[in-house]
Amino acid sequence: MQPNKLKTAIVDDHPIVIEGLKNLLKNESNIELIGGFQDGETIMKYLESEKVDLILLDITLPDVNGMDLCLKIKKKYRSVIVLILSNRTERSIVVQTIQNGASGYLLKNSSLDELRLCIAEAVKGSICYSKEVTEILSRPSRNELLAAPRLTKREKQILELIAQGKTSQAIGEELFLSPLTIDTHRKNLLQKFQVKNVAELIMSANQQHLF
Amino acid sequence: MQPNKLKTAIVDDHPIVIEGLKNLLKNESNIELIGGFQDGETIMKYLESEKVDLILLDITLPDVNGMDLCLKIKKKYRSVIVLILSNRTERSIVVQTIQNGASGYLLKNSSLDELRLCIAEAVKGSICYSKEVTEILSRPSRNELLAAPRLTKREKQILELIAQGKTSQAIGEELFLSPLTIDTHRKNLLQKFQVKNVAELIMSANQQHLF
DNA sequence: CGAAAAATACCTAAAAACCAGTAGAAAAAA
DNA sequence: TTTTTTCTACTGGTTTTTAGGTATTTTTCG
Repeated sequence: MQPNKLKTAIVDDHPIVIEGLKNLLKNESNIELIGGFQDGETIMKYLESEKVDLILLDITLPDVNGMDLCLKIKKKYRSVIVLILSNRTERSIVVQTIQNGASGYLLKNSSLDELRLCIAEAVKGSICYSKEVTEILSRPSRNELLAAPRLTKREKQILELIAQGKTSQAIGEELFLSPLTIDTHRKNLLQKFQVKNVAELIMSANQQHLF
Repeated sequence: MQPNKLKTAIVDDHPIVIEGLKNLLKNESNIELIGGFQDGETIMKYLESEKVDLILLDITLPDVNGMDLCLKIKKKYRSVIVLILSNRTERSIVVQTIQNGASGYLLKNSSLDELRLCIAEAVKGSICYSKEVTEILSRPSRNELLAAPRLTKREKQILELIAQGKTSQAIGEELFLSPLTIDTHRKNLLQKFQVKNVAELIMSANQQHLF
């Protein structure tokens, strides 16, 4: 149906997975495999010069996290279709990647049929999940009921330092800011996460995979 | 060299990985692939009736954990060689699997050469790690430098409640204890984890997989 | 049983975090 | 270029945690 085959890239840090996927997809009539990439940097570099239609993207990568990479790709190359192929089953991760522009989310244990279907759906512009992912989405776990709050750059930075056990005083010195400012950010973080203190904050951030 | 090829089974919950491995190994002269298994139960069942020489085993499986499965296999079928092929990089996991009788540990991102080498070593009876695993074993990462402190029952309980954002006051009421007692436990927890405050405490506990 | 470990509870005092606001400047988005 | 968001900083007061102890009572285990 398509005039050209889908130029497809696989981004996964495991050569074995790349091998397996290549093998599974090599007989697909509408797919042209253009290569496997083991980290975020190499695929970004490749995208600068070459056209890609479809990216099968893992979440766990050595350099960047797949969620962020997805956003970065979609921001720069709007038309590229990104399908997440990961074994992370956390609801927050699924939701986040879709918000970041992914066209679907499959677990690595999904069948070739599911993969085929999702690619077809993605090309048509809709979003597609593998069966298990649909389940994950439908029954949110207690901890993840609250959507991950979107943090500003500063907030992320300060959250990180708080997690390192630093006091507002110390953070202020490190960032050349008043400790009072840090306190404000602290307050805002607590509010955004809807928690009462750092203990809960760090727990929540961990459950939301922010570290 | 061998009169017979090594009857090799792959145990991994990801069909894609199984595919990839099959592909990578199908041209090996000394290996006869007898199949892929997606969980612990199916391989155990298979072992009851069929002879297997080598098992490539993942740690993360749907039904049992690969470390335990390894022990179970080695207990029942002494002669089977088990090679772990996983992407879990925690030192404790590597050590545990070896103690459970595995003949080696490779990360999924290791090369075919490494895999080949490890299989050869394992057949000879020695234990073999992929390069990265050797590194993990030799210089334990920051998080794991401190052995997970062994906590008492009370401490675990209180840690849990602290993680829920409860104050010493609240915890005291909940457990019918003086808040001062909770403070003491708090202090002891900080000391055991060698941290300065709850933020670090919760981070550390998370990294040590205590939640 | 006796010793060690765990759990309990207290004191004092300082440090840090938390609460409830306000508000101007800078940066980003509409 | 407005408008909105983010970042900055403050006031003033309260609560909680942390740091340095000590000390008695239970449990647990050799």
